[in-house]
Amino acid sequence: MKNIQNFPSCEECIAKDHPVFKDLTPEQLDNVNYDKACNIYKRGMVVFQEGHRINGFYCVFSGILKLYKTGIDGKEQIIRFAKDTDIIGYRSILSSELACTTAKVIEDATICYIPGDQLHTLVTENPAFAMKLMQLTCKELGEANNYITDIAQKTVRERLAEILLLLKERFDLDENQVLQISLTREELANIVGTATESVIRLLSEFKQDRLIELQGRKIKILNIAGLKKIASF
Amino acid sequence: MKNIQNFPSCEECIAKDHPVFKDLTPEQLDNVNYDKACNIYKRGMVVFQEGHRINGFYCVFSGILKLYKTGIDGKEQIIRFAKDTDIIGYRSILSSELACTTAKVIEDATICYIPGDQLHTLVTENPAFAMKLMQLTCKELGEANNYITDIAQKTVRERLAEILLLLKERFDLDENQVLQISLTREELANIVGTATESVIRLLSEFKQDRLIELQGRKIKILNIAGLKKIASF
DNA sequence: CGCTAATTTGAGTGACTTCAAGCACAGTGG
DNA sequence: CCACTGTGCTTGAAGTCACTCAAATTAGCG
Repeated sequence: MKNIQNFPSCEECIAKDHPVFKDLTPEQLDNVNYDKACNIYKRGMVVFQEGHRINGFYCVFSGILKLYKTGIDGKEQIIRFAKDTDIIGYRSILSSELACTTAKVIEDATICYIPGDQLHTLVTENPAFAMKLMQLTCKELGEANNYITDIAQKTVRERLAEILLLLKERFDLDENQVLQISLTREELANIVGTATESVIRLLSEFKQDRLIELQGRKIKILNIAGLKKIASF
Repeated sequence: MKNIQNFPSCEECIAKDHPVFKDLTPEQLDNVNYDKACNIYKRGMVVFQEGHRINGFYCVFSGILKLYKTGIDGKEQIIRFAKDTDIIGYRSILSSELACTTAKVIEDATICYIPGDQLHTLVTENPAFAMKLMQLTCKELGEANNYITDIAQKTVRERLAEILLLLKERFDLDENQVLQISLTREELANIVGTATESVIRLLSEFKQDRLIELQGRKIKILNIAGLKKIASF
């Protein structure tokens, strides 16, 4: 075993019904487990950077990352988030391109690195795995296409309401209906594709309309139906 | 042979260095060739519709289609185009979801339909094919992510210039520098994500600035560097 | 050390500007 | 003749700028 520290074993991820790895044979899983290198990343750390070469992919064990592209004059556009059992960076290895996004930690994370040739081997040797991976890519592609349509046709107000609902789906609410992901106003703006000030103004409108409650970065969702209506979802 | 008419054989597509089919064994290709059903589609015809179930995928032999999603109040958002050797609809079979876009012909097309189980068989039996298909999906995903960033951050003017350049890459220019795809102003607007009037105004601005020339739907590209500058490409 | 002081960072507000959408209408050409 | 193109005008949504305030970090110093 390479990782002598108490780093996670792949079995722990499988136990969570891992979307792509659960189809591996015990032997294949062993190989991955042996080859992988785990690391702890603190908030703000960059796992990989847009435009750089990456030779493997990453499997998130815990924590949350944002994946973003840097547009003109350095403005971030957040493409998606990754949390436990998500894999990131696999796109670049498959198409042997440079990373097209930057992955930055927004909640302290434990992440395993798996060399790229493992991925190639698995795709060739395990059709079920290949299928799952392909389905994952297709799902992401479908979501991306949806978002293109939204961003092109909906107003900032509609999009912000929609993003709040999507974040709720992906990160859930706690027992007090508080969104279980903490983002700055600027980060919210970088998802929605707008200015920070606009997000601030719209959030307080939503608050006034009793759709949400705000205390710092905690967002409490009060009226899901109301948000859905605004998002025309 | 099922198709008694003079419909294209798969070999003709292979001859064009088909992006995913070229990795098939002769036997596999034979199977596809036998199972496929070809059809001629006229401009305006719909190959498949958003929200409908499709049980196979389509391989474009000739012609051009637009793939679009229908947003709120029926406004089209064109996601991509398909031309010869492109395959469409494969996403829905892989993830066994309903079609998430509508495919409509904009230039008379010959299109082959291949049943979905063929795709499953090929992915499982031919790792090289699986790999190619995955790379194709990844490429599309990368482009989608780029477009999200653009549409979220760039002005309509910048995006229109960029789209003209992208169309030039994809459909080439003829000997007179005329773009080899003919779109209505509305269709252009539905790619860029703006109003038809805005496209009209901006196109005539571009014309005034000697970047392009217009004669009906024919767009002649005069100054590529200039367009690149506007698109901040 | 511990306790301010100083600096940074993020949230929030108001005034102003501008881009682009929407509407109405006039050509025009296949 | 109808769908498409083109133009002028108006309005509104959202971006930008300039600033305040609060909280959180870091530095400074007795």
